[in-house]
Amino acid sequence: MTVVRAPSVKDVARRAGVSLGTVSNVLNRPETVRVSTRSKVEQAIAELGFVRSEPARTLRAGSSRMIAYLALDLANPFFADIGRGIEEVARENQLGLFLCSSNNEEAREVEYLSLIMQQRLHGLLVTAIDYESETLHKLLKRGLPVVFVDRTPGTLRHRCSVGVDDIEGGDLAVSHLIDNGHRAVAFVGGPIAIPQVTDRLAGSRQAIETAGLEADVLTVFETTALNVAEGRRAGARLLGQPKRRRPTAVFCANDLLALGVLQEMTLQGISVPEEVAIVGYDDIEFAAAAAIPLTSVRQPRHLLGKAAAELLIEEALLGSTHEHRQVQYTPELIVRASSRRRSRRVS
Amino acid sequence: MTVVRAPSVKDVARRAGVSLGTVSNVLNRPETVRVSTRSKVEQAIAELGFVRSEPARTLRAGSSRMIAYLALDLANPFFADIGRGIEEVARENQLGLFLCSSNNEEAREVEYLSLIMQQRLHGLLVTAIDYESETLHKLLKRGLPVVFVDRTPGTLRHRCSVGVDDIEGGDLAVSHLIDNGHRAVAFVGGPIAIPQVTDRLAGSRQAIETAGLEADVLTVFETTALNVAEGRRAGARLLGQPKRRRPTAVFCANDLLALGVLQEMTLQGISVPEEVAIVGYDDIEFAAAAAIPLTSVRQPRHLLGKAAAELLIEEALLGSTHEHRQVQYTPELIVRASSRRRSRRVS
DNA sequence: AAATGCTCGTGAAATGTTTCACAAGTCGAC
DNA sequence: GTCGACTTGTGAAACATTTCACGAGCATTT
Repeated sequence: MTVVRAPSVKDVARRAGVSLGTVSNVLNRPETVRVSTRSKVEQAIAELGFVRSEPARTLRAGSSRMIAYLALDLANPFFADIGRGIEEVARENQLGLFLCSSNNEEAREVEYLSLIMQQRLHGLLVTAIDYESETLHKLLKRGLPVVFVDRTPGTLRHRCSVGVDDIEGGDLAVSHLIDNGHRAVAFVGGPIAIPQVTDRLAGSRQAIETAGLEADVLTVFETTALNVAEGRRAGARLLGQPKRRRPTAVFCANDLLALGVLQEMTLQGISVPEEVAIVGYDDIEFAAAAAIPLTSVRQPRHLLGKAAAELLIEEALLGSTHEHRQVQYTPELIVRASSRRRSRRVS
Repeated sequence: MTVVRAPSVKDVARRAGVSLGTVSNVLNRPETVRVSTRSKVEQAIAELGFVRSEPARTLRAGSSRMIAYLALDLANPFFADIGRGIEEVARENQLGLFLCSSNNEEAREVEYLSLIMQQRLHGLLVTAIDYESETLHKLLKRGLPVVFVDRTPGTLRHRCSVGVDDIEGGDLAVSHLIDNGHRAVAFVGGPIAIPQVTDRLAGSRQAIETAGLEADVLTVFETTALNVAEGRRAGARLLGQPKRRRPTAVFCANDLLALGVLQEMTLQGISVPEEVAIVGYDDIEFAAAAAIPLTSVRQPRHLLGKAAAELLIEEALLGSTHEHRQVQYTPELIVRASSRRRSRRVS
């Protein structure tokens, strides 16, 4: 298996007995070249197995036909689903999609951003950790079309973004628990500094206030990350509480945490939802698939991805006439067994 | 925010008052240029915010510093984890990683392969659907370094690949069930044509034979895909069996199926593992996190990714002197609650 | 038969980088 | 003060593509 230099337009031109410009015309404006010439060229292309060099096209054009989605963690199905939505739209628009995962590490995020800059990509969709990084701002200054996904950074609030109303989501979850008679609710999530966590917590408090209850109905258990292991730890901490102060319901800032809590409860022989009700957030596929199906706040993930990609394409095409827009979706509560009603109450 | 043309080496050279070649030297062979000149250039680079154009470098070099991983479905944590392993090695070797998901669609796979060819990538890691596609063979003929991940195609058996011994995995799972006294075992998986499914089924049969049991101990329930929904359907079909013929244990070809089966059992009030024991495959994070933690055959996913990437890099660096290798790992059975022992038996 | 207008095709220029043969400058040795 | 050796910097060429002004050839009109 010898390495063959990839044939170029020049090779095709020579073989077809035409000029190099004509080959380019066949490729880009086939209607401007006579049928007989065109087929000669097409045959030469087929015979040589010619494939256009994307780097050369990009160099010439100044920017590539690729966009990137830089996510926090592609192993989290939430982001993977957003990625699918993006991919769909990118495909429809003949754009390649470059998926990157920063794995929640700032260093990796910066590395990817600088890779994206080097690649002269056409646009960027990003859920970032650090919205103030020099690299990100350099990209923006260069005029790269950017759409922020799921997190809207304070100082860049005017730029294009898509998100879900997390305050509303938190409100939905906790209102549901209150309606079901719970008067001691735990909020599990963190780090609190993450905007989503802040908002979901704010929504929870709003629900309690609206119901005319005291603020101390809600106890906050902060975690260091939003994954299953942290959920398990939070569950253990929760069970460590003196029985009379132990919450009868838990609202988790995402489903991974909720699954962790659920697992810890099952392990410790606490029955769900009888002794402790659980509500998650994101409604990932595994939430419904849990043996005790999880009540969760569903985000239109796929739609989120599609909307973000469409926004990006609009920005990339319209250029300077483009007006930045913030698209906000409303979450939906999916009630399942993990928070089944325990007592009635006139609402 | 105006769009600024990205500065080039030429701009840097002008600003620093040196020739263009010198800038290139600073970038690529800093030790060959006098310190005073070097710092002038470095200052100019910083002032202009110069970023190398990767397309131009690629054009010049003939191939890019990027490799691709084309997976079957990145939303499946199994592949996402492999991706992480690959990413780690790629990063260590200063290579960019281009993640693609064919979503189990042949058309998408072909599209991505042709995108990869156009991009003049440095190498390809792939878990493909169609190993006989023209596009794939064109890539191979061009001499592109390729490593097959998790599935080794028949006709390309001599090429580099990494995988896990799926026959052994199937054997492990079913031997465990037999040891636990089960004498009516269901195999859930499909399409049977998928090599992994074939192998895991073969392993199951091997276990039964080794135990000296009749082949009809095993009933096969073929599915059309390896996801949760199909698992649920298989679970329902299973429960539709006349009671005396109903299997007391289920071995699923992957964890998604197993979670689906588990969910259907819980829904129908069948207790796991008392009435039906379940064993999955892959040991994804959600297997352990299920409310009834799932027994599963663990594959060293992360390691698989790392090994594949290392193989690819070796192939890319050594070129023609490289000898193709097939790396095979051994799976491990992780026993959890879903298959807890029901009766004893001297083994 | 000259002029006009059209259809097709041409070839040079430009994109940003790297490499490489070579030139210019410096220094020491004879 | 000339030669060689070494250090440092130069600039042209090459990579594959696209674009664009232009020219050749031909048919139609005057």
